[in-house]
Order: sequence, then structure tokens, then C-alpha cells
Amino acid sequence: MNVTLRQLRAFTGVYRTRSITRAARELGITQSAASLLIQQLESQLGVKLFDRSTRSVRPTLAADEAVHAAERMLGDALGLSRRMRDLAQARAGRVAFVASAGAASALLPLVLAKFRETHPAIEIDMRDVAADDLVPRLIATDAEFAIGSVEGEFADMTIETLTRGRLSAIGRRTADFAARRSLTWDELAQLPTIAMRRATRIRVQIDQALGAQGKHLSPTYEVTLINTALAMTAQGLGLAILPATMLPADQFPTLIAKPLVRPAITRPVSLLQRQGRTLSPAAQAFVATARAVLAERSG
Amino acid sequence: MNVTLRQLRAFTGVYRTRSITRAARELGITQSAASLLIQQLESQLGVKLFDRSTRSVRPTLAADEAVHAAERMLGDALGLSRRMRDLAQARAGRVAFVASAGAASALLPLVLAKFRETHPAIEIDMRDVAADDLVPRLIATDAEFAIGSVEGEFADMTIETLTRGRLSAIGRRTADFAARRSLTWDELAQLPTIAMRRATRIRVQIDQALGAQGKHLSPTYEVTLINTALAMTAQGLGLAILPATMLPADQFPTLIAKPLVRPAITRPVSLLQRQGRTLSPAAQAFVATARAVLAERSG
DNA sequence: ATCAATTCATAAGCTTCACCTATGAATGTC
DNA sequence: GACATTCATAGGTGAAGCTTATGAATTGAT
Repeated sequence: MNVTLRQLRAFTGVYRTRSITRAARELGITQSAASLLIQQLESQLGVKLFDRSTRSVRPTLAADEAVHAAERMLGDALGLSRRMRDLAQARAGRVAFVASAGAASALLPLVLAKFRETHPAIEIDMRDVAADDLVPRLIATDAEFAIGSVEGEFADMTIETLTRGRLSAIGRRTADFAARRSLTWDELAQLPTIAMRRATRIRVQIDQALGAQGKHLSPTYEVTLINTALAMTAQGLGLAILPATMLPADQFPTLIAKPLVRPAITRPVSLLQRQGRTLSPAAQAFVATARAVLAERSG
Repeated sequence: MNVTLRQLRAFTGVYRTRSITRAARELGITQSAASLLIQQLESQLGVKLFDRSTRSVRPTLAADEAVHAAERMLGDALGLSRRMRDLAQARAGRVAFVASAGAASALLPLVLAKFRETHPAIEIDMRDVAADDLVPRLIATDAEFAIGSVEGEFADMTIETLTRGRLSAIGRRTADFAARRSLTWDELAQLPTIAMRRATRIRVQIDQALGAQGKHLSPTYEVTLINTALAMTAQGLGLAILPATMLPADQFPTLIAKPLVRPAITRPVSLLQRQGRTLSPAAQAFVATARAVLAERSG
């Protein structure tokens, strides 16, 4: 057999209190159990740790040396338990995840703020990447999950839709525009529009969906960055064609989104996880917050 | 229950090998036992440590954190065991003891040299004190034992005679002096002599022993320090009256000692230990060496 | 695609060990 | 000298830990 932490606990207790009886009381065991633990440790280590008579217990020089190592080990054990408990309760730790640029700018700030309120001590490492990089980065790095829009399936990957962004027309809050419930794509064709460039994911999806209906989008302006489209819209240059989820309300308070219909086109905002990997408690808490916040927003 | 070192050993093994089966083999237990140890530790700490399928075992982030603390504790345990074993085998450690000035200068250098040969790594702390301080210092300090001449008994103190020093006349190695086997006190009275001052232990004993026989010592010189007496003798001022054990042969190569008889007076050189205190293994080894060396010298 | 092999989890049984109660021995105290 | 306190030990009991046996899942080969 080998040295046990139990023996060391008894040892440091006896060392401190100079009494087997008192140490036993502290440990919640009987005097005889403590006596045995000390004997075991002595025989284990091959040294006498205490000179004991029936009346007194005096540590030997060996005990003086050993007590430091013993206390360090017990301290480490306690620290480990505490640290793990904090991790388990998501009161400490780190969440590393990947987010597509769109989600990161428009959707996640809300989630981050909420999460910070409930879990102030958790370190957050959000890596915002281009949509195409979402899955590769999740696979190649230590990120625990990813949030963004993906299409299709991926091997060893769980995909869960958190919310859906309806393709919308985003424009200034004019009386006319605000009064509308929705716009059709045909109506939109008569108005100046700002769309994403053809190479982007969003645009590809739009073109496909419209093409299936024999329709066609001819935007007035084509841009690469979502923010550019929104800024132009705020200037009154036209209506931006984007998922409503990508409009950060606080950043562009003058803009509002109206769903585009005939056809209605939606883009999922998904949570991606690698199969067979448990999320850290901190990550689980974050995901729970994201689900709650985004579900509320959807409803 | 609490975390055990056994669990931590299993944990670090599995962490390193990424396999419960391999770790179990290393630990000399069955796979199922190792599996159980990991499960116990996980439930103990409240965190999942490995994502395991039937085919693979992957550490979680919590495991990455925990492994350092675990390895440190196991390292400490090993270090502790090793250190204690070294102490037990007197291959490491420290011996602190008190020696009377006489013993320290004349007798113990031999012992120290011998001990150094067999136990090179042991640190030695020899505290040479005046004869009267021998016991008080042994009681009041962390010294493990004392070597010197004492008379009578002391409470809680074991006294063991290691060798006896015969009171001798010490003089220069002249042809005349060297030829003698011994001198009587009466013969000595005719010669110039150097003795210790009346207040000293040695002198007290001499005066008592001679007084019992109706004799009386009238030294030519009286000094306080043994070394002074020997230096004067080396100068040819007279014969020093001292225990032969107090003549360091290497320090005064020109001097030799001849026993004084009628009466023969002996002074014990004793080993003093505090009752109920085990000597450290290093101290035991030192004492053994001292016994051996001094017995040889006596015989 | 099927079969063999590997790996982890679980169940059942047994051994061992750890603790408790009871008691003895020693020592300091009134 | 009687009493109280403290440590050690013995015997009994229950729990904990390990092993063997088996099942389930996955990989790799035929």
C-alpha cells in the first residue's frame, strides 16, 4: 500500500494538536482509528513520526520535515476540490467559442451582456470569423462550440437552430414604412435596394430562393460588409436586404426591419457542437443563456 | 468521502495514456477498477474529467486544469516517501548534539571523521560548551544527545559511558619520559606540573580522589583552558595533569600521555540522552559510530 | 457488409481494509 | 494512593475496493 491523504490528515492534525485524541475528534473519527492511521503512516514511511507515551505526543525531527510536504498536499487537494467545484458551478472558468461575424455583431452582444450578469467571473473568448471559417475553426481550435449560420450537415457535428432570421427589408422609420407589416419581393423591386455582394452566403441563399420562384434580385447597391449596408440605409440610400437579426437596434436606432414575403426566406442561426464532447459547465451555462435570449427574441 | 491519491494516480495515468486500459495496466489493477476510480473522482469533484466513448478517452478542459494539481500532489507524495526513506536510512538528515569542550577537541574529531566516511550527506551540528552547560543545553535546545563527562544522575536522562579517560601526566616525548609505563602521584609531586584551576570539574575530581587517600596536589601552574595547559607542556614548562583522552594527538604530536596511578583516577566520557525521545536515524548512526570508535580506543 | 478485436461500462461476488467498541497499560494529578 | 486522562491493542462488523464476467459500442479487416 501507499501513503494516503487520510493518513496525512491525521498526521498534520496530531502534529498541530500534539494529541491523538484531539486530532481524532477534529477528524470525526475515534482515537483508536487516528492512532492506527499514524502507525500506518510511520510504517509506510519507515520513520517514527511521534515519540509518544500514554501521556504525551511529541513530533520527531522527521515529523518536522514531513509536515510541510503533508500540508502542501492537503492544501493542493482542497484547492483542487474547490477549483473543480467552481468550474462545475460555472463560477469560474473560460468559454471559448467561434461566432460568425454577423452573429457576433448583432445577436451575441445581447447574450454576452446577459451572461455577464449571471456569471461575472467567467472569462469569454469569442472568436468572430467569416462564415466559411466557422466549422473549420471549431474543428481545429479549442473552441467548444460555434454560433452562426451554416447549411447542410457536418460529420461529427451537432447542429441546433437557436433562432431564425427572416430576410427583411431594413429601412428608416418613416411613417409610410413603419405602417407596413411586410413587403413582397415584387414590391421591393420597385424601390432602391442595398444587398450583399454575390459572393456572400446571404446573397447566395437569396438568389437561390428567388430563382426557384423564377424571380430575380437587381439591387441598386452591392456591398461586402453588413455594417456598410446599414450605414447606407441610415443615410436613406435605399432599403437593406438582410436578416432582421443582423440589425443591431442600439447601433442604428433610426432603422426598422419588415419581413420580406413571397417568398419568405429564413436563415437559421445555429449552435454547432462537436459530437461526443461534453461542454464545460461554463460553456453549458453560456449556451443556456444564448438559447433563452434568442428564443425570447424569436417569440 | 474525499479525494484519494489512488484516484489521482488513476487520473494522471489515464490523462497521460488517453486510455483506461493502459493506465490500469501501469497501475497493476484491472481496467474496471481504473474505470471505477475515474468515476469516483469525477463524482467527488463534481466535474466530468474525460469524454469517453467505448473507443476513445479525451480529457475535458477541467481535466487539463486538474492534472497539474494532481501531478504536484503525487510528486510531493513520492518526494516525501523518498525523503523519509533517506532519513530512515541515515542517508540524509542532520545531527545536532552538545559536546563538552574537552570531548569536542580531543575525542570527537576521530568520531566525526569516521562518521563522515560512512555518512557523507549527513549535516552535523556539534555545539561545544563548557562542562557545566552540557545538560542544560541538551534540555533547552533541539540537540538530540550530548557527549561529555557528567557526574551523578539527572531526571529524565539516560547516561551511558562510552569510554573512560584515565587521569594522566602529559609530557614531551623525551627518552626518559617515553620509557615509563606510568607515574605515581607521589612521583609527580617532585616534578613541575600544570593542572586545571580549582573551579574546574577535572580539578574537583582530582582533589576529591587524592584527598580520600590523604594526598594533596600542589601544581606549579594552574590554568583554565585545556589548550593552554597543553601548549605550556609542549613548551617544556612541566607535565600536564589531564585525562589522556583530552590530548589531541595530531595537534600536539610532540606530547605523550602516561597514566597516573596510586590512585588511578578515571573520568567517564558519557553519552546523555533525554528519556522517551527517539534519536533520529542519523543520530543513531552517529552514536553507533561514536560507540564503536571509542570502544576501540578504550580496548 | 459482416466479423473479429478492442475498449469502456456495469454487475455480482468476494476479499480486504478501515473503523468502532471495549479494554488494558501508563502516567500525571489531586 | 485513588482518579482521570491518554495512547495502544484486540476483536468484531460493515463498507469499500478489487476481480471476474459480461454487455455495448466502435473500429478495422476480410
